[in-house]
Amino acid sequence: MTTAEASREPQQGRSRASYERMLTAAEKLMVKGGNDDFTLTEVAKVGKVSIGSIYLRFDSKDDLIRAVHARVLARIDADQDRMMQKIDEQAATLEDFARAFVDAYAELLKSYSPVLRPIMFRAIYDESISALGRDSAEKLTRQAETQMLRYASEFGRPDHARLVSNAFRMIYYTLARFLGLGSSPEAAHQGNWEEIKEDLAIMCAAFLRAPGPS
Amino acid sequence: MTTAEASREPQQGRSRASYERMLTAAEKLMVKGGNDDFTLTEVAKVGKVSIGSIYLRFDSKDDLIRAVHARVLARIDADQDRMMQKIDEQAATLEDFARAFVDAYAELLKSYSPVLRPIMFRAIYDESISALGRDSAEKLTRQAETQMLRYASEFGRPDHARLVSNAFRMIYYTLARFLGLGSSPEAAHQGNWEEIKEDLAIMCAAFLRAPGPS
Amino acid sequence: MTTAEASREPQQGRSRASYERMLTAAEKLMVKGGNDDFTLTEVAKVGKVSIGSIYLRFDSKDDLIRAVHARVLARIDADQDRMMQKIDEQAATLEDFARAFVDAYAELLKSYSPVLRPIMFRAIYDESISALGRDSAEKLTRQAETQMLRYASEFGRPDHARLVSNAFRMIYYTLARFLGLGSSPEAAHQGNWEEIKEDLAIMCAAFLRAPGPS
Amino acid sequence: MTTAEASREPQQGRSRASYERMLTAAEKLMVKGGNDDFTLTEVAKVGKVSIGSIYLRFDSKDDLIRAVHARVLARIDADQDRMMQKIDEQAATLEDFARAFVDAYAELLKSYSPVLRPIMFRAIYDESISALGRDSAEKLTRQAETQMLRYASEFGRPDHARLVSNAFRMIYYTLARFLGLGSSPEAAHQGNWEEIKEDLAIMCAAFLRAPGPS
DNA sequence: TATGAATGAGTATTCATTCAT
DNA sequence: GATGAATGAATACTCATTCAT
Repeated sequence: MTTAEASREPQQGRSRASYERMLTAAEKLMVKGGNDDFTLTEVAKVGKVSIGSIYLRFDSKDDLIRAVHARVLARIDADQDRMMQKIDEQAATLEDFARAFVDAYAELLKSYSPVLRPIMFRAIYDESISALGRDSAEKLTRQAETQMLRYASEFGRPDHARLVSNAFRMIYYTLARFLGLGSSPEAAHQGNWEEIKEDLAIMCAAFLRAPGPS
Repeated sequence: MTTAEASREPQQGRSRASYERMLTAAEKLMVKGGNDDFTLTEVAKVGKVSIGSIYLRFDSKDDLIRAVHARVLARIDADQDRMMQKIDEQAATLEDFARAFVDAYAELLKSYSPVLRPIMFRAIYDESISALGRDSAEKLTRQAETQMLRYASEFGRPDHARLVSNAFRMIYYTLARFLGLGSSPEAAHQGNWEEIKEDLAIMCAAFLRAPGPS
Repeated sequence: MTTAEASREPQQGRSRASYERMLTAAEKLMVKGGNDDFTLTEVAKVGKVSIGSIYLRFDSKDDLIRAVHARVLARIDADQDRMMQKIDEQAATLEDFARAFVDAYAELLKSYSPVLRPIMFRAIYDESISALGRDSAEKLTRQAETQMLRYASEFGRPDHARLVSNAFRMIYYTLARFLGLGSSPEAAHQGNWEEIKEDLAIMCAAFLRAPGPS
Repeated sequence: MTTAEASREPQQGRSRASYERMLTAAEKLMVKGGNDDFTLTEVAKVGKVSIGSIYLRFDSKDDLIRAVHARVLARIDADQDRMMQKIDEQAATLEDFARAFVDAYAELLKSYSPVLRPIMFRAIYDESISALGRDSAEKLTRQAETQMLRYASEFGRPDHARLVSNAFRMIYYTLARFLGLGSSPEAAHQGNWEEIKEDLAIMCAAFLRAPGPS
């Protein structure tokens, strides 16, 4: 649905199939190169589509890119929902929740990091993309908030919305940055990955529990 | 010194002056455009240097960009040193230190954010740049570590190096991300800036104090 | 009939109607843009016809354009007939006739100038179009000749056909050019329009009366 | 000088030479095709210049075209001056002058018609071109006026400026149109060329002499 | 007949890099 | 050393035409 905003998305049949091939080809090329610097000729070749067909669905290369982004973010969104549901059933204490949440979210981000990198790359200067990312993050913040509030009595400070929002931000930014730096994040950072996750969980609980500056 | 790695840096006289003008012009254009999309023709014009001269010093446009990055990071490095020295003299408690450190570092990053954005932008896919950034961060981590270790007795867990390193990482990544998102971060995020800084300080102290998972 | 030359013109029913819509849509677009730079996709949309249908009737875009031209010229032709008939009833002297003819023809051309401009535009390099235009002009010449010959006794030189033909040419070319130059001829030349008409009438009579070079 | 308006015209040496080759190549291609539909790749090949070089001198293909136009019109202008001077020395009577002027101007236009056709083609919708053409015509009108005024005592009507201006217009438009119609004007109209010139001269004198409508 | 999705050749423009002076 | 004119490969986008349904 969000995908449709920037494109003329055919609903069925052959058209639909070639439309999918375009998006998939573009996504593949984005992952491969780590950025948006693919050419439409490449998309045409990889997706077995003609250049004209691409322009039949998208007004510009930028539109195509945005559609890929939207599709990926929709996928992530769905995964986030599933993730939160699963955590909901498990967590017992604030510490448990923090650990479960950080771990699940970290792995989710990691699994998406190859696609996410070129997206975040562009988000830096394309407001419409960063807005999408923000929406996604905000939704997750609200979901996390709902669950964290079950432990609200243990929070050290009054403004719960702010606490949850900033806790989430620190987790998200740290993980994103960790995964996003360098071109082969796995190789470079693998060693500390488990430690970072553990420490983020500890940080999260400790931060929420921390009393304000006296 | 790091600058010299990717260039033939003249040590004195007229050559030196035009070399400086190249770097300054390129930096100015990077800040202006928020990315690397300037042309060498522009650099030549702004820096009052011939294109040929640029290629006399640098093997490619990429080399020039890397040199600019290195020069900026060197400047930040020096500022970081000054910053750490000043904090050293003030801080009394762990909480004091955390607050002072986060605030000073946040403002330092913010003041450099216009130059830092295009650098971080490129660091996403240019390993040699992200390595430079890592060096700078690691040095700061060591400096912070030295100082934080004065409060080591209050730490909640044994592996102090890891604690300090990850605390710093969370602070740096969160701030960097906060400043880097969108094209006019000030306008977009100004509202939460003071809150973020405060919460990062609280988080930092709480994290260092937090006992490990029992 | 001339229209049929370049097309497969259906004679009746639904086909006929969509055929008309094509021509009308194309003409509308030609007038709107002042040239032939419309796309067949636009014609299809405006005329509520499929692109395939267009190619069912015309071999190429050029054929469609030529058919539009022919249809317009046919319309002009009919108007010319009506015009000449009306003049026939009024004119008393050669001067009267010249004035009446120039004025009527000038206004006729002016009223058609929006459609005529793109046609003349193309006639410059498309021989088949300029031929059509010539046919139309020649027919009018013959009509004018028939009427002018009533004043033949007042002509200054013997070759009446040549006289009439060239008088008409000067009138037609001057008016056409006057209307065709610039993109908003009305605005640009309005001021002299009445003067030009008056002078053309004077010129016409004077030219026909003029004795040959002695 | 007018050429320089739309271009960066080098003043000497090799640059100047390749600049000339660009203009000459473009002009050649314009004459060949009868319009502006040449490609820059063709210009590069014919003019033995790189595409980049073209963009070093001109901001766009349109600028190149305008420069060609300006150069041609400058050439015509010079020829017009020479032509008027020659006529000045010869003409004795109004009829003599008219004949001499029409003949000389007709031949001048005819000799330039291959280049003029694509220029007039574009003048239809490019105001900046039609303005150039108007300037050229107006200058000629003034020159003709100066000379015709020697016969002013023979004019049939008072507003001499208008008389001369409209006489010139009729001559110019008729000749231009005569030469401009069709793609091979020589072949098509050769037969009537001498007659048209003769009749235009007769028309001119007769028109200037004609008394106003009584 | 009628449709309109698919095709892909064709073109203006940019810009890092080279090299003759 | 220094210059900056010249190069040309590379790329987004258009649109007449085709053809499977």
